[in-house]
Amino acid sequence: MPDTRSLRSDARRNYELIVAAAVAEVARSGADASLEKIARDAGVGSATLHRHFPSRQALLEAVFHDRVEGLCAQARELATAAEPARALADWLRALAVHGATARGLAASLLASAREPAPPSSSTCEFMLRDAGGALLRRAQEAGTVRPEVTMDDLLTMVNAVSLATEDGPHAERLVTLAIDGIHPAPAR
Amino acid sequence: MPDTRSLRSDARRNYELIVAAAVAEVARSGADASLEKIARDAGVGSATLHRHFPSRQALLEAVFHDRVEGLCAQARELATAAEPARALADWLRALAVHGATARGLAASLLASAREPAPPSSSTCEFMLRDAGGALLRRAQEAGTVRPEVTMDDLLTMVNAVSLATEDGPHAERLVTLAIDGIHPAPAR
DNA sequence: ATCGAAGTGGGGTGGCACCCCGTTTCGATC
DNA sequence: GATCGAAACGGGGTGCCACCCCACTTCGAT
Repeated sequence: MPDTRSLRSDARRNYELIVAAAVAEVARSGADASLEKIARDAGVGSATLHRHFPSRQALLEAVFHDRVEGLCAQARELATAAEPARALADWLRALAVHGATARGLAASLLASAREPAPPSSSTCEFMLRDAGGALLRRAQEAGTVRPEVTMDDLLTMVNAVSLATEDGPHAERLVTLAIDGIHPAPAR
Repeated sequence: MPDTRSLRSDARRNYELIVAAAVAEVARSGADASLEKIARDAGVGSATLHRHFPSRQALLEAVFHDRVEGLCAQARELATAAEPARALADWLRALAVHGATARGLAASLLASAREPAPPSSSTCEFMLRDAGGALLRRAQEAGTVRPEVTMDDLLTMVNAVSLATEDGPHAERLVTLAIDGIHPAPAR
């Protein structure tokens, strides 16, 4: 987000038209939607789209910005819940459902996770890592999550599941499975 | 595999040239390698490639055929191991490493898993489901794996992890995590 | 040696990402 | 409210791709 307020009025208008068109198109066709079509729908030239968003990733970040903020807010609420491990699990499930539901969110997060060091460090991925990290730390301090588990592990796992399922209920089931493991009873 | 022996000699020769080129190219660029380039490398026209392999998926199936057979063989060996749950876990880890290592294998398996009902039912995916299914059943009968876990769960999970990591050690770590869950000690 | 069927591949079509650069529009200034 | 440089625009070009058509070549049974 290169601070929309510093843009000229026409530029800002186009920026918003593009994001709106991208939201619609990504919802329909997923993360690999055609950028040309998004530009066409927004009523701007493709060059304008590419000027505002130098990479597909940059556009997706704008598209998913609200959803990611929602998840971060949810994490902040859960940070004071009674059972830290359950709070973490609930949040991971919510993340999985968003990732599987919002076509392309998971793919987008994974892609940015694999980048070496994205110059603009305000990416969605970091916001989520921080938000979830707090939940994880609390659960580990309470002794209900093993200490060697990292936020990276969990984010990758959840995004992997979302990516593979693209369907809410399945994603939730698999995340629950991964959290509890495949062995019987004693868990918890 | 439409039974290579029923083809005319030149057709069979081309079929094999294409698969050889595809193996090399997929190893270099992953599952979304350029089909045009594969055809060029194989020294055939692109139409020939498309005639032999009507979809990208069909070509990938031929490319990964050997690897999948190897995994099935390994499953058959493990089917008599002493600790069924450990045998299953070992096999899943092996699958994850292959999926993460052989660029595109995981993506390919997941794609075929999501197809509604692929007409030719001899796909890699079914072979793996059967091979792993035996290991899972044995572990469940021994009571060391919960009965509601399905082979579908495990295959999706492992492929998801492979897809998300594309790197052997990470994939193995995450599969182990998913098998044992995130909670401390009592597991096993 | 013949000949029909099986197989081939050059070239066409339409779509895509990404970029160049002549033109338009904005808005700070007076 | 007219001026003008900088900012933004977008049509059109390039090169890549998947996929298909169809005139031509090759195989192999007879």
